[in-house]
Amino acid sequence: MPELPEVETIVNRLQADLIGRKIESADLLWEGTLSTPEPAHFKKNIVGQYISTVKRRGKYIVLPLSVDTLLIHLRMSGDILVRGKDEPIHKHDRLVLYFENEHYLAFSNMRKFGRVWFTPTPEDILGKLGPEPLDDSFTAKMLYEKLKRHKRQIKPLLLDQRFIAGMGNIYTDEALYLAGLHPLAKSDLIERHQAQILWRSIRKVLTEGIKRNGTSIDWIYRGGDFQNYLQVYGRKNKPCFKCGTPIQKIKVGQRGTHFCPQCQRREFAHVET
DNA sequence: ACGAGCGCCTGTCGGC
DNA sequence: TGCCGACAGGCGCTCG
Repeated sequence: MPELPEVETIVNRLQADLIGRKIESADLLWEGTLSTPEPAHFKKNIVGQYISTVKRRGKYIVLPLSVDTLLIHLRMSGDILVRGKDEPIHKHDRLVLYFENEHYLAFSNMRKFGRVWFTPTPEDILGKLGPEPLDDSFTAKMLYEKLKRHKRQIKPLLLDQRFIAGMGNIYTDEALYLAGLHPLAKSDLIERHQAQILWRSIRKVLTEGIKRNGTSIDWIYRGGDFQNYLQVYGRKNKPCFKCGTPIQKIKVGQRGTHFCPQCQRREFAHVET
């Protein structure tokens, strides 16, 4: 479930609790959690390492340890909690790291989609990701040129982590609405000025999302309130804030997709009907 | 290269 | 009330 702003919020919140912590032991409660290495190797080698920093790359939480690096991807239903050792393990906890102090880290993951990598070479995984959309190095010109290199529907392209890192279903719908682009618009037909507006829209929704500490919907609440500022996501049949036309919900690339049929016109987007 | 379909999981919600 | 399908902030795979 979490996208870039939610992961950023989690990472910022975790820093105070995790930086400098030494791992005393690890409990793998569901083996499928670990992408690599084998559980025995993991448990043996992570003990004694300490957490040097807490970072984010795309939707990955990056924990560089004294020797190796721990990568955590929350996928749809993951969360990271730090609790006191007197607090019980929860039902959906899949991996637990006990620290030298009175706390432990729990990787909660109800749907078991989330994954953890313990590796000396995190770049093997992170290196496949596209640019960070909020970095200064990510420019409107770069976006335009990248769009030209593909002939793909714009929404699935923005969701492709090799194209840009961090966009998910909510913020993509919101960015396309802000940009006035139909989710099925073909990427190579998007003009320079439209790409410029899309670039600005992507940065705007992500920045606002971070400012609001992310979006809190469904059963997981992390204190974010960007759900109160959503323009299209979750607003099926409700009036568009700009023109009053009912927001439509369709499937694009297997994902629920919300847009305003008036403000995000197919004909402007070169979409065949 | 692209897009559709499906699998992976657990839980909730709406309709009948 | 109970059942059953649809759906959920993600991503990897196969197939045509």
